[in-house]
Amino acid sequence: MPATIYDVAKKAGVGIGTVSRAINDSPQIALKTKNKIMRAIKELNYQPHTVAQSLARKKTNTIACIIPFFTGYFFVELLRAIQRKITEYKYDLILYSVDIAHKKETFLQRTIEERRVDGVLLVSLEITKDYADKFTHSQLPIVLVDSNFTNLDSISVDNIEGAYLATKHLVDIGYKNIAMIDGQLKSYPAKLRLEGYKKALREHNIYFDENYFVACDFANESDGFNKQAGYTAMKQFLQMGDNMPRAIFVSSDIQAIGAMEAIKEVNLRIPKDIAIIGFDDIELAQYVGLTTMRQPIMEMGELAVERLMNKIYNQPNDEFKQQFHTTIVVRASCGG
Amino acid sequence: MPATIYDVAKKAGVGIGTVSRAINDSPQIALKTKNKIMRAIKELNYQPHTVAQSLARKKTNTIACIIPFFTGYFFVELLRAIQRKITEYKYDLILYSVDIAHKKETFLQRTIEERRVDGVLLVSLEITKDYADKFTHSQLPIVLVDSNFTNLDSISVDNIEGAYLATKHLVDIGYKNIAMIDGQLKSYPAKLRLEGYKKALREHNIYFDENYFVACDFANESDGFNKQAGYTAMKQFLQMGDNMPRAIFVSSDIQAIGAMEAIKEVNLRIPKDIAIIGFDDIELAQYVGLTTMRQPIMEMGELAVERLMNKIYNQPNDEFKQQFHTTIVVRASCGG
DNA sequence: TTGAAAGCGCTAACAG
DNA sequence: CTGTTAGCGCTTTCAA
Repeated sequence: MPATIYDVAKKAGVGIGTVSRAINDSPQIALKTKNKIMRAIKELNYQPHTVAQSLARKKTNTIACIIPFFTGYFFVELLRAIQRKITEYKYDLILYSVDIAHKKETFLQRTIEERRVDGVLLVSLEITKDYADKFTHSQLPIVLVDSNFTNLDSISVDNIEGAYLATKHLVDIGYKNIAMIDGQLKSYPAKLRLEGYKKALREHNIYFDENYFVACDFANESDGFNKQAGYTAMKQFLQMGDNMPRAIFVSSDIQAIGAMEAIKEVNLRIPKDIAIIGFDDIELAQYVGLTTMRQPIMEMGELAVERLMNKIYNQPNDEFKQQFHTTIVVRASCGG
Repeated sequence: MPATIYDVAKKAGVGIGTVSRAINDSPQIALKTKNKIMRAIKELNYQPHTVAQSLARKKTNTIACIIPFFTGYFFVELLRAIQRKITEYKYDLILYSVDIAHKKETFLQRTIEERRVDGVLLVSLEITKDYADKFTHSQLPIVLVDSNFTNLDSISVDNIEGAYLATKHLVDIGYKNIAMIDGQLKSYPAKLRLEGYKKALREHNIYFDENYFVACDFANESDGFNKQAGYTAMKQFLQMGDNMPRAIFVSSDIQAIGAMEAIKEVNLRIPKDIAIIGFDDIELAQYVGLTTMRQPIMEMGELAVERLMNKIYNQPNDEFKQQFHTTIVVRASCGG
């Protein structure tokens, strides 16, 4: 059995309260007694029991990260950034990975009920008003990453601007018939990217043609941001024959890759026959030569942790919304 | 303030012990009282406090997973499998991601000291004798995944066999001058793969030529299983001019991809000029047409969790070693 | 500065 | 079957 605070107290000939002060660097302790206690701790190889501390302090030094496992590289990179930053704060990370939609709710519910964590990071997942309220009610700090909701702190990328720039890039190269493949429109980023796309068209006096737009609403369970969805969407365009679009802004790289496969299947060439621009800059993008919009993933992850820690320690009551900018990464898929 | 067990007891007009029995599905309780209590719980929206439960039960329902973030797809896939399985057991997962070598030790130490977790999964990371002893001493269940150590449970892939088969594949196609690019030899899988490579050579009466072998020992900090290391290693071969090997077994896909880049830089063609076979079957492999050895990642992750749970609940004292087989995935990089 | 004692919220042994 | 009570191992008043 590992030593407890009582063992240390006895060995050092002091009360447990004093031992507690010693290990918590309380100023209310004489250096001499502290040293004596430290020696006893060494000898007994004592380590405070984290769970007991959590209970007494009402603080777990743990945060939860709820994150979908669809996203591949984006997710890995973000998690890495979060993990690194959190370690600096001496916090632990409980990972809840969502692969089925309803699990999200389960996990959200659990984080607020079980009081196992001091805060939560919700990544790339939409939150309902219901849960948003629950969080504000329960006082459990939460920050959304790559997502957004009224009154909740959020770190995201300027999706409108990103989509706008992507579309504009296609325009600048000389395309007129620019289509878009989007994620499911119930996804917030998907909505915003559509907006950016429309904005770019409008600005260049290009008529928004419904036939040139497909949201991957057929992808059940998921948010449509996956390869299969992109492939299927592209098939639709391909069936338009001569009227098929010659340039496409695809709302995520992984969809774009699916679309590219569909294009290759019918022996059309990229960018010669069809130009493609993606969004995310996942690792695969460089291997398939996909021009895309890069998100500053590291920065987003780190800022998210910093904000969450700030909320945990200082309970600020302002609202924190930060948008990062995307930058275009030009590769081969658009020619130009 | 959330309701406590006392609130429930008072409201239901019973003792807290009875409430505890009710929420823990004890058989020692009358259905009638249980119903009464359940009603009170509903009304008060009571949820047991996990941390308090952990302290009283001496059980946290949490495991730690210590895993390197180098590995890309392998890691994501494995984590996904682990996460899914663990949820079935109603356990939570604390993620410790190692990006700097010394962190591994820190995390290992913490898991045994802090008593925050009921068990640990150590993935793709070597453990020292020192720590192996600490674990057996502390009674904290641990299982190694994609790693191995005397007396510790482990789930891995048959690296020798995999490397053997990869090399043999090259032989079968008709190559004689087969080189190998390995990870750092201090890495256990790296050692085994070298062994498999040598075995295949021996069996086919091919002399092991030291000039045809490079372990990525120059990759400081990491284990050499990364793109840059593969690139650098390939450069060495390329400098051999006409004596350069025409077929290479690369110990990991990510290194193989680095090597392929080096090859393309000097305008040599794969597989025409140089054939490459990798190991892992990461997602990128299919995009670059890399022939490689696939590991059954899902199965490994699930089995690891099952074994760990078994250890937590039944403290078996047998030693568990399981090796999975690799299968070859033929793509374009070897011709043939 | 320090010790004693009262929690933190729950489980589990014990007595009835 | 159920209530009472003694922990689980620590933090934090409150006096001294």
